[in-house]
Amino acid sequence: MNDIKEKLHGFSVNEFQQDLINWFLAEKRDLPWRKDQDPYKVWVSEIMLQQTRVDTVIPYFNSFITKFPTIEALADADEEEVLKAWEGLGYYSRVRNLQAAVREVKEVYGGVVPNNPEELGKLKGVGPYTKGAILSIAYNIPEPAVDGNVMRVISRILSIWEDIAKPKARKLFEEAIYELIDKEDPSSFNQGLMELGALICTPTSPSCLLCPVREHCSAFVEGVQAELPIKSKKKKPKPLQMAAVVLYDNEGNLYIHKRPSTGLLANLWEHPNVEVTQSKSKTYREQLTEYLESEYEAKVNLSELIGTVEHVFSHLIWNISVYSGEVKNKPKETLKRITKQELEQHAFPVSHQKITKMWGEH
DNA sequence: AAGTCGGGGAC
DNA sequence: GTCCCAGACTT
Repeated sequence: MNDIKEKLHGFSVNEFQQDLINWFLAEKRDLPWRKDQDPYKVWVSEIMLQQTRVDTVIPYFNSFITKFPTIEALADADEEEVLKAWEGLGYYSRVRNLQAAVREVKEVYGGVVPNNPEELGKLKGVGPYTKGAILSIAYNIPEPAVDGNVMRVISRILSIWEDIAKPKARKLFEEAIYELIDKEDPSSFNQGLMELGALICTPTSPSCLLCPVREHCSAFVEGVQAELPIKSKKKKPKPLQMAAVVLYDNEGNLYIHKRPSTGLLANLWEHPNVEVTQSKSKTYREQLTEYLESEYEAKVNLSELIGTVEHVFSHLIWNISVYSGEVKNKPKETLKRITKQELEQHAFPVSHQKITKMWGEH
């Protein structure tokens, strides 16, 4: 039985708001995106924080804002430079969508981030959570910002046993937040819920004895805080066998490839590589040689195996056999010739940074 | 509703 | 090894 208003009978909304907000104002972490309420900086931080921990984001946020301090600066930047600033953060479509949205704000909204749900929610990469976060934190508008923290905290506070992994669960929690949110300080309320989830109401072994709202917490009263939230497991990533080569010529140049503009690691650079299959008559090394010839018209003598790289994604695992090789001719233009120094101007996925490092050390 | 899309830290 | 993180988009 998950009728929110039913659960709120006897629940002191005002006291809950004050206990949460007072705790947040006293204990909140000093984070770089909390220095002001600039909607652009709030926006950038919220995109970076999607599925990414605070400690990981901090250095990226600081350097990103230094490089692109304003909407104008980000709108006018080259995508290559923007991707480089995101290198290693993952989910790279986040920053490509962010730049597209920032360009729209510059052109359509005169450089002012919209302060209403309708226009804000239409921007690329701004979903239900980010929309609510920007409205509440930058503009102090009482809209829910339901992320993983909020679903965990509220599931315990109100004893909600819905599976939070299901898409429809978020709407239930938004409904709850509309009832609970402080209209005077929605910014501190929303951030307080997330801060509580990050510092106190953690996934495993929550620190209930330190919790500022434990007397409002249904799960604590019932002693089931460790059972909540309910979250179904996702399936395991699928392994994929790859072969890659660090390709060079006799003048010290390297040859790299730009990935397609859609899909996995879109628009990032990589060492030439191909998926290979086992138990055929051909070795990985032979399959890679034939691929380089057919795809890039590159005549290459590959080295023996330098080593292997394993890289785990959310939904797949790359097992990469790494080779090096000297090109004997001029390959197709789809391979870009660069010097070793120019490597650092290109954004590579971490898996291919591992390959570069392995080659440098072998 | 389920799959795609990164990477790293905590346990 | 496992889980999960200040989620959004596509199909």
